[in-house]
Amino acid sequence: MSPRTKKQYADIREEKRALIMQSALEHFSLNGYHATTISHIAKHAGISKGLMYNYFPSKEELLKEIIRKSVDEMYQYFDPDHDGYLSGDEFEDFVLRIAELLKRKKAVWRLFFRLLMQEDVQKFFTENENQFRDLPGITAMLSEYFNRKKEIKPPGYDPFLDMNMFIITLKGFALTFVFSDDQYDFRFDDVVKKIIEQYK
Amino acid sequence: MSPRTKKQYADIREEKRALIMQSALEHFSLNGYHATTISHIAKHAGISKGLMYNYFPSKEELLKEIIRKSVDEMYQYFDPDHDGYLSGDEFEDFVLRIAELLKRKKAVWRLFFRLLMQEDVQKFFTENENQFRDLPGITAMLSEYFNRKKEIKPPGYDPFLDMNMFIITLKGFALTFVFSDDQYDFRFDDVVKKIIEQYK
Amino acid sequence: MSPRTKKQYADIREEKRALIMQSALEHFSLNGYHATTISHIAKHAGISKGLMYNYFPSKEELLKEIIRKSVDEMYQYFDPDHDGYLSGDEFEDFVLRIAELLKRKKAVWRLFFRLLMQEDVQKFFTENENQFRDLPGITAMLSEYFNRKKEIKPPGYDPFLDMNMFIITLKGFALTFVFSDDQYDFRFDDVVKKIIEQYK
Amino acid sequence: MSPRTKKQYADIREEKRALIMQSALEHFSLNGYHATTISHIAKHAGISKGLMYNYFPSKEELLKEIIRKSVDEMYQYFDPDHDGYLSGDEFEDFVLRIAELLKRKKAVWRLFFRLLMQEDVQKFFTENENQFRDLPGITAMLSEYFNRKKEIKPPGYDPFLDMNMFIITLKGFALTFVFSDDQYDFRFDDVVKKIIEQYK
DNA sequence: GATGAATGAGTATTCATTCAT
DNA sequence: CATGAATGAATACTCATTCAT
Repeated sequence: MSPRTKKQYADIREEKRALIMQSALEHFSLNGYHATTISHIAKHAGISKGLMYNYFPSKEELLKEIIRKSVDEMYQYFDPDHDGYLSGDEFEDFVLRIAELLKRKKAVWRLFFRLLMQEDVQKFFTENENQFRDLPGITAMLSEYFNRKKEIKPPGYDPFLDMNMFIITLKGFALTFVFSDDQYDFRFDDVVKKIIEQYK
Repeated sequence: MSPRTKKQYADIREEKRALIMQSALEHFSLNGYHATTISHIAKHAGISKGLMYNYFPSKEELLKEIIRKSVDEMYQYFDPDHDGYLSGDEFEDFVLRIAELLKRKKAVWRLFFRLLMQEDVQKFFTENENQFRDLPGITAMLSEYFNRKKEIKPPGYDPFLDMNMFIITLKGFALTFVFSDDQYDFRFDDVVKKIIEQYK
Repeated sequence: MSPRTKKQYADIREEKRALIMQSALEHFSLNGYHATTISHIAKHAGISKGLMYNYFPSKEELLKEIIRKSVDEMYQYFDPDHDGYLSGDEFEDFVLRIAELLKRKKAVWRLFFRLLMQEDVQKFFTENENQFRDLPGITAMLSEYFNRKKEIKPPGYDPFLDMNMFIITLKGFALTFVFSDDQYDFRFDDVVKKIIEQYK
Repeated sequence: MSPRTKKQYADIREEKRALIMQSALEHFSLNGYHATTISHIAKHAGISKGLMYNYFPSKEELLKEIIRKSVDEMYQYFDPDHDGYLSGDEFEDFVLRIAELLKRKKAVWRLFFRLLMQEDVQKFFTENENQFRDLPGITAMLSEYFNRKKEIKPPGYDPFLDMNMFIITLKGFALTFVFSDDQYDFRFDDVVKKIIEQYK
């Protein structure tokens, strides 16, 4: 009965924000951004439409928030110790971690692929580069890793080409898995093992 | 004074149909199905909204027609002699042909990638599986090719896994190239050569 | 091969006019004025939309023409010898003729009832009284008939009231029959006999 | 400051629903279902088009609701004590009640006649026969009444025919009165007396 | 903070009518 | 005379957003 403290209010707000974003993410992922209505999100989150606008200024901003948060989360996986260095064992771990992530957040990644492919979103990314931490760090890390392999590979080994092949394969793997039917036997783990074996 | 002949009318219809479909393809691919309005398509095609409906009964049917046509066109490239058989040399040719196609029609493929990733389009595909010829012919052809390789590979060779890896790599290659910046040096030909070398 | 004479052209025109009106009447009666499209009428009449407008300046005018023609035809039945006089035997004939007409042109009458009830149409009739010959002649004829009956009826007979009852009954009969289901056994002839018996 | 209570919201909804239905009834009846636009209804009701759809899912469903409500209301008058039985005195009362109703709500009945004659509405009735309680209760009541008269009538009396004549006459009476000019001396009460006298 | 009624700009679709051929 | 492609105004319906309470 006593009035809530500032902190309690802030916690409640944060909780509700997360609830709305969770609800929205599910709808966006399942039915797409356009086909999802604010009404659906609100009803699913158990709040009124009006309240939604108390937390997010617009549907578009809600989407951006979700992207921001998801991107941030993903970054945790790519280079968890933030030292920008990939040892041989860490490489295997790197691939396994991505595979794990794909599996656990398939719907989110699917949404991501879709969003990232839309021209508007691509423009948005180039225009707001600073808003979303980007991947040059990752590229540098990989580049360095493949260059180091030169020492243990036969002459004529082309590190840049090998890295490109690796990235291409990883992308193709992600794309294929993320849009694959759940029924279809993808032999996920075998493919992952093969990729590691090929590019370690 | 006299009315147009049947052929003249047919020609007009065919031409305009193609015009509308081209305009629609670009918009759908760029902005997605939902975000594209009939008005935009019509204006871009230089016709009235009403006329659109003289040629296509609905926005949805227009989309289906585009998919049908595009899928048909692609089929021409995958197995041009329609014998469903891929010899060793033909495999190399198969990859080269796809690479060549990607290069020559980069913009179209980019559009098509975008289109195929749209949730609405994917729903169409799952819901109307039978309406659009699926790719089993291609899959069967590749499957047979990789199975044949078993004879010349060491024991333990896994044809199905190898085929999956090939398809994944090809998809990743296409995706990466199609959305790559034109300035960026992709070393296209080296990658193609590498893929052939790896899966021949 | 010789050029058609003026008369031949006129005949062709007249024939085509009738064909269009027939086609339109069927559609209007079956599906209503609004739900009927010019395209349907034209296709059903085996001509092009454009040609329709060569014969009738608008859809509305086409409707009016149909009404005009139908009204004219009906008048032929009400007072065929145009002498404005109704003898006792002629009264029976009058009712029978109307009954016959209802039966033969049920759909047309139904259309009529519908049209006549719409406020716009009612306005149209009041505004264009002169365009459509109206019914005062009929009313006068009936009025005179019922007045004559006074001589053979007991004192206290109210000719005006009797006429009103007759008209009311006839209207109710027409209304009921015209909107009756074809399956429903209406005992049409018995009712007609009863009406004649009651008001002769 | 605080949001409206559930009851307040419910009251608003009920009131506005009634307002929209009233507005729609007038327009549908006057101009027909097709010719009436949602815009007209909304403007006449003093609300926005969008709000209409907050209360009724479609134009068609709005029409159905109106029919349902109107039919229900009429039922109150036909057999107010709901015992389904019509004694001789009650028959007179039955006719008088209908006459009274016609007089008091002439405009509403006119609207309703127009509405019921619309093809679309009739289609609804045939297609949704079960959705709208039909009048069998009334018909059965009358049927029973006229059958009972057989005992006090001369041999050869045809109760079914007599009932038909009664219904026809009543319909014709209602139709004529409802669309009659207010200036015209209809001798309403004399006609009612005559009908009672004739079918009692 | 919370509600949901209310708005209005937008969207697919229809169809009478025009017009070049 | 005849055709049907083309137009554009109208119409039902949707939905993000606002706002009184």
